[in-house]
Amino acid sequence: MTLSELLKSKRESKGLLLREVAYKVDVDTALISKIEKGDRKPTREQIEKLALALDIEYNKLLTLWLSEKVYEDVQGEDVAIDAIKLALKRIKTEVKN
Amino acid sequence: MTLSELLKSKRESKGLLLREVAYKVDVDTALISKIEKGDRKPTREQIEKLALALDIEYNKLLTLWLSEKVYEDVQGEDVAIDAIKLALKRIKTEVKN
DNA sequence: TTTCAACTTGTCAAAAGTTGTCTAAAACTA
DNA sequence: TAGTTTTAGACAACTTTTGACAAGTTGAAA
Repeated sequence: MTLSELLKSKRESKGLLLREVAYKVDVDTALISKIEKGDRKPTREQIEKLALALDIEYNKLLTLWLSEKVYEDVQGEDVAIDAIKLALKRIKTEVKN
Repeated sequence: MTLSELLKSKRESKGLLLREVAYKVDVDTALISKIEKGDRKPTREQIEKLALALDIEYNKLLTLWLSEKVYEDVQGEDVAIDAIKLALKRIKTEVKN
C-alpha cells in the first residue's frame, strides 16, 4: 500500500470529496488529486493535516512518507539493498548512543 | 567510515593533492575540499570520477553515497528505523518480480 | 620570520528542482 | 444534457543545489 493509495482509500471510505480534504489541508483541490495519483508528494505539514483530516495515525503516515523518500533515493540501483542496509546500520548504532 | 572520510583517506594514501583530484574530477579545488570536509555532497557524476581518480570500487562508493542520502532523509525521526525497514521491504519484494 | 604551496571558507550567481494555483478538459452521476 | 467531481497542463514563485571565485588560514621549508 503506497502513500497515495492509502490517502485515496481513506478518503473514499470516509466518503469525503477532494474538495473537502483540500479545505482541511488548506490547498487547492487539484493538489490533493495529484497527491492521490502520486504525481506530487505532500509536504511534511500536509502529512500532518492529512492525518487529521482522514483519521490516520500520524506516525503511520509519516513512516510511509519517509519510506517512500528512501525508496525513491535508491530504486533502480543495483546496490539499492546494500545502501539501505548500510543506512539502517548507521541509524541503529547512532540511536544506541 | 563516511564518504568524506573515505575520499580523504584514499587521496592521502595515494599521495595526491586536492588540485590533482580536482583536475581529474573536473571541478574547482575548493569543491573537492568541501566534499572531503562533508560540506558538500558530490553529484553522481563526481562519484564516478572520484572512484576512477582514487581507485575505489565504484559500487562501494555509490553504495556509501546512496546510504548517506537515505540516512539524511530519516535521521532524527522517531520512526527512522521503521521507515527504512519499510523501504527495504518494498525494494526486496520489487526485485523479486 | 618570511615565503609559498596546500588547503579552507564565505559568498554569489546560475541552474535545477519544488510547490501551489489557475484554467480547462475529462469523467462521472443523475 | 446539466451539474459536479476529478484530472491534466502550464505557469510563476520559491527553495535548494551547484560550482566558481576570491580571500583567508595553515604549516613546512628556507
